[in-house]
Amino acid sequence: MTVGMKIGDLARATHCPAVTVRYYEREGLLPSPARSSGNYRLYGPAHVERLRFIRHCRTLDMTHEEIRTLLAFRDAPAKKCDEVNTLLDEHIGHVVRRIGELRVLERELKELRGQCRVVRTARDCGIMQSLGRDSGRTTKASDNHGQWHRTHR
Amino acid sequence: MTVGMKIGDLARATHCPAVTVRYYEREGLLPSPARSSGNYRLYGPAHVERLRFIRHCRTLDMTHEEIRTLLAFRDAPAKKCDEVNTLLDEHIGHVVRRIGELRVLERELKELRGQCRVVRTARDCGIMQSLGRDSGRTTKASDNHGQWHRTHR
DNA sequence: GGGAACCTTGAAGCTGCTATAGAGTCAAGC
DNA sequence: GCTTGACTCTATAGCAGCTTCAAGGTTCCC
Repeated sequence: MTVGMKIGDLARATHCPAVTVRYYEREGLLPSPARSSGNYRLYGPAHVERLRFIRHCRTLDMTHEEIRTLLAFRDAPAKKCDEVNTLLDEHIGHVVRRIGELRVLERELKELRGQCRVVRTARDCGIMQSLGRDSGRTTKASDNHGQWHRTHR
Repeated sequence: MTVGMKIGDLARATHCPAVTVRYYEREGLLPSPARSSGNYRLYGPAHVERLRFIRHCRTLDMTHEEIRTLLAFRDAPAKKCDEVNTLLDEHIGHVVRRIGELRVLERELKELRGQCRVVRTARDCGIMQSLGRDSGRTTKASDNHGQWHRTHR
């Protein structure tokens, strides 16, 4: 029976780690499923489809908030979809803006890189010297209303 | 005396919020300064320059880890600077790669947007229907070795 | 009945801050 | 000398979207 799907089965079916499935449940993106006698989560095909929807949105880099909005439309299929269109337009706007910022950053970094063409001592390195000067900018590259954020590594 | 600079003075001199200065100290980017009789942090010109260096790196979106590496070179001016050059090249590589990923994302989002040109019900919305289908992709747009990560809003 | 492969919960860690709470310091004005 | 206000201090939690860890319980096969 498909109703007997355990979390690992769901994970395999959706390419979504089981821990992440539990996380989505805590976040309210996925409903709490039935439990087996041994307290295991039991999923059916509806869960698979909903999770696929969520993951598809995530590959498009949507936030949980945006996904929640879209799921609300999925749950109310009779509603007019104009808010869906708007959400997507705004999301595209974010992406386009971020690309522009990163291009500026790329140009600045390449200019900085040009300050040191051969290996010298750190003291004489044009890069180190430039970094020691005030950049003049107040805003950061990542300062786009907290929209994108660099992390680890 | 410049040695009597308090944290607010340093903040104004570097356009870096005082809370962030304390945070950098905890992170080991800035050394712990002397303290006044009332336990206030007291900074000198060396701190101003080091903090400016750090902030310049941050406007270029470097991680604390990368900045730590560069600071080590600042503290050892006789060392060969090739690692500095390498670090910068890799950082530029990250930025270029992220731009490429975001362009792919932009194209996908625009194609998705094209699935619904007029307002309909959520059920008949081409966007909602497409999102319900498996994207086929396993990797996420942001899956570039954990290098960049979207956040809030 | 013993071990492997699975599942459970809860809490902490990642990144680079930002915010909040509750308390102490210090100079100026009355 | 006492209040007011601007500043500072420490400690803790929150942000997004997970991932990882710890310490167990369940199922199934041999």
